[in-house]
Amino acid sequence: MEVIINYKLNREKLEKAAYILKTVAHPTRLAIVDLLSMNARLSVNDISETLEVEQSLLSHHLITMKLKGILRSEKEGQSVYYSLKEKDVPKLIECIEHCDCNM
Amino acid sequence: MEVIINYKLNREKLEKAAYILKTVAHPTRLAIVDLLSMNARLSVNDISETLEVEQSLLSHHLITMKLKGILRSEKEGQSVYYSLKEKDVPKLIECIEHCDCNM
DNA sequence: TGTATTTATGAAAAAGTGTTCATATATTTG
DNA sequence: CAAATATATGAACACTTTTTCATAAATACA
Repeated sequence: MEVIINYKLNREKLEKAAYILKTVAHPTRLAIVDLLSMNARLSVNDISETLEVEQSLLSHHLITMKLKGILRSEKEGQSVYYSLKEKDVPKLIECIEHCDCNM
Repeated sequence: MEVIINYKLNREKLEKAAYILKTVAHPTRLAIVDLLSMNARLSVNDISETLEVEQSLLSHHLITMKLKGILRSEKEGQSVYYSLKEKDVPKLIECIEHCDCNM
């Protein structure tokens, strides 16, 4: 007996989605998204102090997120300001806040 | 000059969110969510054939997802049927489909 | 009972990620 | 120019995740 199975997403879309989700699926990186969803732009230093994350580590995270298209950055004097490029990303957090998974 | 910075999520919430996102942030696991969002329940074999994923690997994925509270399973005869436990999870895919990130 | 089918398990190998540290680069200021 | 400040970079390491493979366990069926 054969079962008819429905699905909507092709391999390519799934890979793109997983790629973006992976980029965000980390407490610090989620915190960055959260922070930037409420503050239009912040310097590396602002973020580092607020989240209490060491400068170099934070820089690595920010650059990864920029590379993957989630953030943008603009240099101004000594500082570099990061902001959310992808507005839909904070919605992920909202989606998940309702979930009731095992932890 | 001090900047006032707003944020909404505490460490605990961020960690929970990252945990759930990580569980889903994989092409095969996203495909499983997609599939089960359109088909109330499917056996391991159904999923394995549809996604063309080797049985043992799929089993590992399914068990992980169940363990983390995203799927449930029920045994019937030789088969084990999996279904979505966490209804909000497919929304993540939708959120992301609108994104225009770099790939 | 023996065989086929379906799913789970566990160990090992392979691949990927996160973190740290030392240092480089760029900019501002005295 | 020298010193201070802000950010980036790259290599090395530790750690986690993913995949593979061989095999076990449970059920169904001849």
